Amino acid sequence: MLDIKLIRGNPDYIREKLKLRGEDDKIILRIFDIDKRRREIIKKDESLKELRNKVSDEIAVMKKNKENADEKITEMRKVHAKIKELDDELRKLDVMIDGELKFLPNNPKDDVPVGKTEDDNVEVKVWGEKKNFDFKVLDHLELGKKLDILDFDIGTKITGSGFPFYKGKGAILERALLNYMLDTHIKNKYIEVIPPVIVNSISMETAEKIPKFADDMYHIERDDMYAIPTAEVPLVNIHRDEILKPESLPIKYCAFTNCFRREAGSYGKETKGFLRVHQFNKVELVNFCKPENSYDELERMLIDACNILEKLNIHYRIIELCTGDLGFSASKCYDIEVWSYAEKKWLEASSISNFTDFQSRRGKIRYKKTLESGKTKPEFVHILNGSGLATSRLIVSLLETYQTEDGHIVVPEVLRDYTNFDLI
RNA sequence: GGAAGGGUGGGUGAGCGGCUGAAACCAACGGUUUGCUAAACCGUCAAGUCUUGUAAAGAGGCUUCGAGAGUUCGAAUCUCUCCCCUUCCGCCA
Repeated sequence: MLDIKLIRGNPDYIREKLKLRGEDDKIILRIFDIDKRRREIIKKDESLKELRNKVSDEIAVMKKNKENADEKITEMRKVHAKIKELDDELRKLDVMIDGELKFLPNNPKDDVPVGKTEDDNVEVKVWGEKKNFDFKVLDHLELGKKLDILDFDIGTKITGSGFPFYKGKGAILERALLNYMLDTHIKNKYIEVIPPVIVNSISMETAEKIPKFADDMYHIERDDMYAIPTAEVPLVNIHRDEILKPESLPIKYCAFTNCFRREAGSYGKETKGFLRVHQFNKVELVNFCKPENSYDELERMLIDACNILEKLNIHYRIIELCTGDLGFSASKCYDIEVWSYAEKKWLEASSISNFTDFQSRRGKIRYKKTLESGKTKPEFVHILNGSGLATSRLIVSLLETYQTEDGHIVVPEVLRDYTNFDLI
């Protein structure tokens, strides 16, 4: 969530940022209005409470002296009623303003390229080159079926469409990939964790996934819990309601989890095989850091993720998302896309974002900052997250990239210690 | 799932209607002492929010003792509901 004080003090600035995202800026006017009413009520309410506290103390003294305080007590009954009235009104306004804030996105950083759609995203870097195959390339479904390593029909039978099923060397390759990624991140000082994949609604709210994206989540109604769409959710919540020590920052976590997404409304769009699934595997990176370092940390995380692909020798590119394509919570975001030879297009395999203090404000995740005066004051940390990486799209690119003319897959060098075979 | 006990500041933990935003201890930070370290001693040490306001600052009010509702002039303290934790029993990987 954004800081209400920022909106109060710079409404036009926020409106500009909203327009850059292509969003309606009327929400700011509404928030501004509610906030104004809210503060008027607070003023009245608090001055009455001050009176109540004062007179209550007086009554205490009078009672101690065995004096009669009936008159004051009668008077305070009226004050009590009025306070209750104002409290109720205030609560309504609080709910209203929070309801608006929950749908207000983070501000794009000033240097984020301005644009409307993904067509306006900026290609930052292309790594490697496209291979020249002198035979007809097979897509990942054909390869998976031929080699009996992927079977979407079984997944459909067990659960439904979009639930992949890995088999034999396919399962081993997947496991190798995940282990290889985790081991690499650990070397880069990420702390590995295995978090719950079902979380409560507070965790979802802190991660700013609900209410905005509630429709895309698997929800267990009976317990009001959610299957995570990304490990970012549990990881971000590790330090909820904490004030961290400044010397502990940055704190970096990595985790492998299954991820679950309903992908509501996207049927018919890239539904083939692994291109869009309801359950997939991902190694996620989350970084808690001081605000002044967050954009440097973003670049580091980008490198950490890219390194994985380079060691795997996968042709990839980095794009920077434009203001119109930027995610709800992000102030700046890079996507890493891998090349699919069968689809003849780039596939998103990772998204690395600086969410600044957007989640930390909602989850009260702070650190003790030392001011110039030497005093300390809690300040919201910046939180970054990135996939490092999701295997679903990566496996598409990997299988296609490493296929041989006779329909086999050469295991990439760095994975062979994990797979114990070099050909599928 | 059944039974009992409990949720207080960074931690341990007292308080059980007004003198408690909260004792005491520990940790942390600053200082004195010291050749250095340690020890000892002194001091500081919750967050949020509103108003006012400064070059930085500051001043004042309000709120917060798991969450919510209630009783009361006044609630950490009494009542109700919910959530969570611990222990024991049952079931089970």
